[in-house]
Order: sequence, then C-alpha cells, then structure tokens
Amino acid sequence: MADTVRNEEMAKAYDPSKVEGPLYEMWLKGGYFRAYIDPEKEPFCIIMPPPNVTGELHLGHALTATIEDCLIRWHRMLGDPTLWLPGVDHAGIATQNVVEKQLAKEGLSRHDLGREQFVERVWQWVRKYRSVIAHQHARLGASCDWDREVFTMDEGPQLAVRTTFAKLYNEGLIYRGERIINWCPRCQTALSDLEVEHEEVEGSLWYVRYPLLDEAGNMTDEYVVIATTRPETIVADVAVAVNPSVERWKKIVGRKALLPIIERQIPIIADEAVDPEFGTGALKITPGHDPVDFEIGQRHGLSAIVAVAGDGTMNAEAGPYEGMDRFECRKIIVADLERLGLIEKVEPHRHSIGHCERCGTIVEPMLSKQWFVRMEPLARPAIDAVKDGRIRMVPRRFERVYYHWMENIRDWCISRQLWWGHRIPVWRCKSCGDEDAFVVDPGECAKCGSKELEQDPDVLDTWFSSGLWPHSTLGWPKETEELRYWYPTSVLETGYDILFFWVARMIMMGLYNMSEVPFRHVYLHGLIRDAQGRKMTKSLGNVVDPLEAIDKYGCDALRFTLATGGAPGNDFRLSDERLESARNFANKIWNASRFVVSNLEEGGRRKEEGDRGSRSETPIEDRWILSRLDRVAGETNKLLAEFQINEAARLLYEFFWNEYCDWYVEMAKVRLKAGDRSPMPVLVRVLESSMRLLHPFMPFVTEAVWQELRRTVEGLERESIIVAKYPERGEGSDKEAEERVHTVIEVIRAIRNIRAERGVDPGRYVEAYVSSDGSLPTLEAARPLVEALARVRPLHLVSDANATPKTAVASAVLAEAHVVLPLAGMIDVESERSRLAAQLRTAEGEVDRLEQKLGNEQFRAKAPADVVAREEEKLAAARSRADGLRGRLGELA
RNA sequence: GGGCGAUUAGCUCAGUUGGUUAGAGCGCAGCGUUGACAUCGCUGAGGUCGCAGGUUCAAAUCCUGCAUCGCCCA
Repeated sequence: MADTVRNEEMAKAYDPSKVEGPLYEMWLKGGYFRAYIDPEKEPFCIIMPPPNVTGELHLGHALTATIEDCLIRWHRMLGDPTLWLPGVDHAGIATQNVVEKQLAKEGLSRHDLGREQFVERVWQWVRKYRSVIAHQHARLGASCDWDREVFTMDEGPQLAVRTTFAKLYNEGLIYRGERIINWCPRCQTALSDLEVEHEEVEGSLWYVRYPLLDEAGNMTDEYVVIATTRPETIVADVAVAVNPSVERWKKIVGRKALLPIIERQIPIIADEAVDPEFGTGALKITPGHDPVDFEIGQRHGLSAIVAVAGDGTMNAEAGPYEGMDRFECRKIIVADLERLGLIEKVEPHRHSIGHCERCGTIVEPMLSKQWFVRMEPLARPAIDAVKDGRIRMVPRRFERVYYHWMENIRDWCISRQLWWGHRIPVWRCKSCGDEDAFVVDPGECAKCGSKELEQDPDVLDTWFSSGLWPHSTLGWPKETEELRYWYPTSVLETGYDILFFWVARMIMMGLYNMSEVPFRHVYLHGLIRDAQGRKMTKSLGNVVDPLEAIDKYGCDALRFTLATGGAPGNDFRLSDERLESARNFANKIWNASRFVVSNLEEGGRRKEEGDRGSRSETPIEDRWILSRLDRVAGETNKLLAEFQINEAARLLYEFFWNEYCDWYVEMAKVRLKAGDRSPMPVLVRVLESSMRLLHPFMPFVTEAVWQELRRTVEGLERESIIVAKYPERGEGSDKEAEERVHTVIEVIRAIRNIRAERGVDPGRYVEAYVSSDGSLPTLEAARPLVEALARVRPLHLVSDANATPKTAVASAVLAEAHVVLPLAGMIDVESERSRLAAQLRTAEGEVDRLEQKLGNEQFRAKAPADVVAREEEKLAAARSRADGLRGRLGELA
C-alpha cells in the first residue's frame, strides 16, 4: 500500500491530503480496528459517546475522538485487547425538530404525515446521517471498531430499554404522577429539570391588589397586595398565602379575597413557605403553574388550575383571555388591572427564568401527568461507587460536583410527548382499564383477556437509553461473551457539561442492571472556545468545522492542537496560530524523516544494520540521544497512564524537535559528511521509536513515515505502525552521556552567542580557545562537533585557563569550561567588560542565594539529602563560574 | 444563596504527590537562503506566578481572607 501514497522520493513538504485517505483505507482493510477477545489478557475498552444523529460533528466531537483514539491506539500498541465501540444517538427532541424543519420547507407538519409516516421520515434521515457521522470520524482518524457500531434505536438497545423500564416499573421505581413539570410550548413536550437552562433576566414585579370580602361575601374597601412576576397566571390562582409572622397580614388569614377579572372567591391562608421578605409577604397561589405553590396547595387541600394550553396560549380557564399567547396575555391583563386601579406599583426585578435547552423557548412550569423515575434509591450506590474509588474521575474535582448533584437528586421526568424515540412500554386495556409495563407487546390483557390494548403514546427521554449505553451496546440483557469480557469498560471520556445528563445516569443504571460499575475512569474534557474565548454557537457564526480545519491543516495538526490545547477539564481556545504550529510540527517530522530516509537510500536501497558497539566505543552523542529516548519513552507511558495527554504530547514535541532535530541530527551530520555512516542506525532507531511514541497523537504522518522506513530498514516486521509495539522504558538512562553532551552543547551555545553578539559573519570560521579541567576529554572527543556546529577552526583545547589569550578577546565562563574567542578588531574593551560584569552579577547572585540556603542549619537538617547535595553542586558550579568571570575581568584591566 | 474553576512572559496556555536559574506556542528584536525543513535555522529580550496574610528549612504549588472574570447548582 505504501506505494499508493508514495512517489519516488518523499515530497519536500508534508501533504496530509495525499496521505490520510489511503492510510485510513489501509488500516480498515488490515482489520486493525477490530477488537478481539483474549481471556489471558487485561482488556481496554472505551464506549464512544454517541453523537446526535442530527447532523455534523463539531469540535467537541473531534476532541472526544482525539483523546479516545489516542488512548485506544496507545493500548493497542501495548498489546492489550482493545475495543473502541462507536455509536450514534437518536436524540429525540433534537432530531424530531430537525426533521420537522425539513418538512416545514415542504409546507408540511408532522401532523400532516401522521405518526407512522413521520417516524419513517426520521428513519430516512437517520440512514443518511449515520453514515455521514461515520465518515467524519474516519476523517478524524478514529480507529474504532466499525463492525460494532450501534444506534440507540437498534434492536439491542430497544430491548435493553424495555427490559430496564419493566424492571424499574415492577420494582416501583417508575411511577406515573401529576407533578409540576417543565413544559416547552414550542417543542410541545415535558422536559426534565436538566433540560432547562436558567437565565437571569430583567423583569418586573407587579404589586396587585386583591379586594377582600366580608363574611357575607360582599366587597369591602380592604385589599391584600400580592407581588408577582407572572400576572397572566392570576387567572389560575386558588388562594393567597401569607407568612404567619407578617404582622400586616395576620388578621386577614381565614378571610376571602376576590380574584380580579375572573371574580373567583379565594381563601387567604397562612403558610411558612411564604418568604416574608419577598414583595409584600403575601403570595398568590397558583398550584397549576408553580412548584412551590403546588406544594402549598397540597398542604392546604387546594385544587390546581392549569390555564395555559400546550402551545403556550391561554385556555378556557383564562376566561376573556382565552386563545391569547401567554406573554400577550400578560400585557393585556396588566393593562386591565391598571384600568381597574388594582396595580399598586411596578418594580424592576431581576430573576432567573427557564429556557428550553433545545429551542430556547421560555418553559412553562405546568401541572401534568407524566412518568417519573424515583432516583434516590438509584443514586445511593452510585455515590458509593465513586466514594470508594471503584470509579475515579479525571480531574478529581468533578467528584465533588457529582456528589453534590447526586445527594440532592430529584425524581426524573422521563416521558416526552414526541413521536421520535423509544415508546414507553406500557399497555392499557381498553375494556378493563388495567395497565402494565412489558418488554414485548403483550397482545392481550392479562386481567380480562381483551385484545383491545393501547400503548402509551409518549416516548422516553433520550438520556434514558443513553444511561444504559455501556452495557446495552455490549449485548445486555443477553449474557454475551462481549458483555462478560469488556464490562466494566475502562474509560468513559466526554465533556464535563454532560456529567449529570449522562455520566451520572450511566453509573446509576449500570449499577442497577449489572450490579457493577460501567467504567473505571471518567475523563472529562473542557469546552473548546473560539480565539476570543467565546462559546462556539451557530448564531455567533464562530463555529469551526473540524473537517474544514483538517482540509486546511491536516488531521494530525488538528489532533495535536486538541491534544495539547489544555489540561483535562479546562476550557481552551482554539486559534489558527495553534493549528499552524501543529501543522509545522507535522512538517518537521516529515522533513526530519526525509533526511534520514534519503541518507539510507544513498547508493541504493541497502538495509541498515541496527546493532551498535559497546558503550565505551559508542560516540557520546549517540549514547546521549538513546538515553534521552529511553527516558522520554518511560515518561510518556507514565503520563498517558495518568491521563495527562497534553503533557505527554508536549514532552514528545520538545524531545523530537529540540533534542532530536536541533541537536542530534545536526551532530550526526558531522560524521555523515565525513563519510562515516555510523550514526545511521541511531538516527533510524530514534526516528522510528519517536514515530511509535507519537503515533497515538498524530496517526497519519507517523504511519506515512513508518511505511517509508519499512522499505529500507530491517526489523520492522509489522505491516503497520498501528500494531507496532509502543516503546517503553528500556535499559535505563545513561547519566554520564547526558551530562557530557550537556557540556558540549553549552560550549557550542556560548560560542554561537558571542558570534551573534559580535556580529561575526555566520559563515566565517573563527579561532577559539576552550579551557577546562574536568571536561577536557569530553570536549576532545567532541572536537568535530564543536568545530562544525559552532564554526570554529582552529579549536584549541587547553587544560589551563591561563593559557588562553588575554587581549582582544571575547569570553564566556561556563560551569565546566571557559570559552575564549580572539576577535582582533571586533572587540571593544568597555562593552566586553560590561558583558562579563553582567554575567558576574548573575553568578554572584546565584552564589549568594545558595550560600544562604546551605548556610541554614534547618535546611541541612530537614531537607532530603539528595536535595542538599544538588544544591551543593549548584553552589560549586556557581562559585567556579563567578571566579572565572572575575579572572577574565581582571585580565581586561 | 451554595459550590467550582480561572487569575503565570505582549497574547493563548502548561506547570498532579511543595525542592533546578518558572516553561511552550505565537508575537517581538538581531542575524541567516549553495542538498531534511523559510511550514526553517541561530542568537536574544521579556515574568516580584491577581492581592494580603499564614504554614514550612523551602510555596506558582498547601491553608485563610480579599479582588476580578467565568461556570454549575438552587
């Protein structure tokens, strides 16, 4: 396959668009994404959060896919049996809305089609977008097991939903009742508390006089003043309640008031729930439209009146206002009350009102008969599961947020007045009225045998089926091998915004159905914002389409940007600059590889032998980079195990660019140019290992490079990097090599620094003296490196600092060496003096600081020995540097 | 009203068991184009880690209070 991607030579710049499609095809054909069961091994499993079937994926999905794919590819390369199970969500309200909008363009409503035809229309939509979503995931490089893709309305999940419903119903955890629920007049359905978004708005507080009646029921001059934000609900009032502690109203308790306009007599009652501080301390009671009023009404045996119809207009209870929109009605009723002289005053009032999460319409709290789940018994074990660590959240702080919500959980309204979704599996007998929940259509009434059954018309909240996802996707309620092997899953990864909606409910339902947690870890990522920090919304027009970003920068660039964008659980801003820098990194990888590959192929396609000699014979820079690689591999695995994906990616970026490319490759060139091919095995080995280390983050460019290497390098037996072994910590680090190369680099840097400062022509070779006592052998061995990389010739290496020229020189003093550049004609004594003096000040500051620290007996007594030793080494280095600088300054005088 | 998070270089952000001279990207300044890469290289400037206390031999990191911004729950 590599040949389909590859031209004769590697292109000068990395072109993701040429590589990504064919490589993904290759992976698919190779079957690498398919999960297999190995009972001997510990499995790794992620169930993908199913995107809504409504349409296209956004950046949140791209982030999810990036993180999950990264973990999955890592574990796959570690050799773990790995399952990443993709899915799509039917998204009840959202999808119904989208299809209704589509119908509206044809001038049709869902009622024109009827339920059956409408649902068929939605299925048409589903068939189309299921594959669109799969295709988009493919563009993101997602290595999920497509053979197992599940839709929430597939047969399996349907069975799981009905089984769970029936079980909850039979155990009394699902009940039907009349409660104040949130009603969206636009979607025309009940909503759960979570589907309501509260928003603070500037409103008004109307003070309305309700005339009081005497004992005979006649009007008096007296009145009680209530304060309300919703005058239109006056028509549904059944009482006025006062707090018994409010002096002003004490004496009127037990009397009756006349409801304005409607002219209904309503009692004045006393109830502690009334806030004496709010308004006048007297509250109109509307049990049909307010949860607090509903409770007060229940306590006092009051009936409830619902005055708003399902579409948000006023119903017959509103008398003269029947048929008006509820907010239109508010205006008219206020005007009418004013005319009657019943408005005492109006105050501006800031309060929060609920909006439908899906369409933004102001929700109507309304008394309604709906199905509910009793949550408290389900929540308790779910709290324990996190408390005792069977489930761990990343970052940990979300555990507290979870506890707070779970400990104050309220019953969950699960019925929706929609056509699209899992229909509630309850059948009612038309002849005897008996009602029961079933897993399958019972066909006839169990009680009277009648075949006249009707199924409840409502559907379930979409999140009901989502809550079962980790086990329903694996076959539950059937006891499949999959379920036994993969459940509990390893990681649940999603945005923190659906912690309650989804994560909490999966924990509850998983424990309920399986008696076992659904996953071990919950990784919560942050929200992606635009470059200005704003939330991406369609109305702002600042939504970034992941596919457009991929077209522009390449998939690996997008993924790397998302992976390094921020810490777990933190929001972050996506900018073109970041995408560019990630694209540049992909190009850097490509070009470094191009260099190595082109050197391999020089003089034919000969295979490069991989062994190297003993440590003592191996050049120091080879030992150094191999040691660093080893350390980085160990660190990367550690960070990934801790879900610090951003840190792991950053570490690899810095290693590859700053150590491998900037230093090792440049050092290797010195030998290569001299006709010595000995660096090749190391160049290849570090490059190839780096590709494997980076593969989970940047799957395409690493695979493209790896395929290039495979053509010429022996020992790469696997046909794809996707199944190559992930590097882990090997024989350990080579501390000596790391220290010695550090010195060499310091010397080269010091020389380059002086050259830049003195404006020495970059191409020109200059003479240099380097003196050192301890590091002379190192520098001698590295002589060709220093000469080439710092452009010095001749390079004098001397053991005695006094053996270097004193006049017309620029010098630098390092901990391990002195550097002296005779630059006749380019040296100004004064500027040289001030340069050295500045360095001396820094060094002396360092000495002071360390002397103080080490002079502190407490520090010596209490700090760990290795910390003290390290500080002592630093002090010695700083002192020697300061001494050296003083010496140089003395020579200048 | 309760809770959480953020506050680190001009900008965007890392910095997970307290212990190097606090890092990166972008931006900025100077220099650089003869075979890996200008989607680049070299050199450099730039931070009293929001403020005030405290704990500790040692604090960006832990504790308390405050300020500003944002989010969640009620």
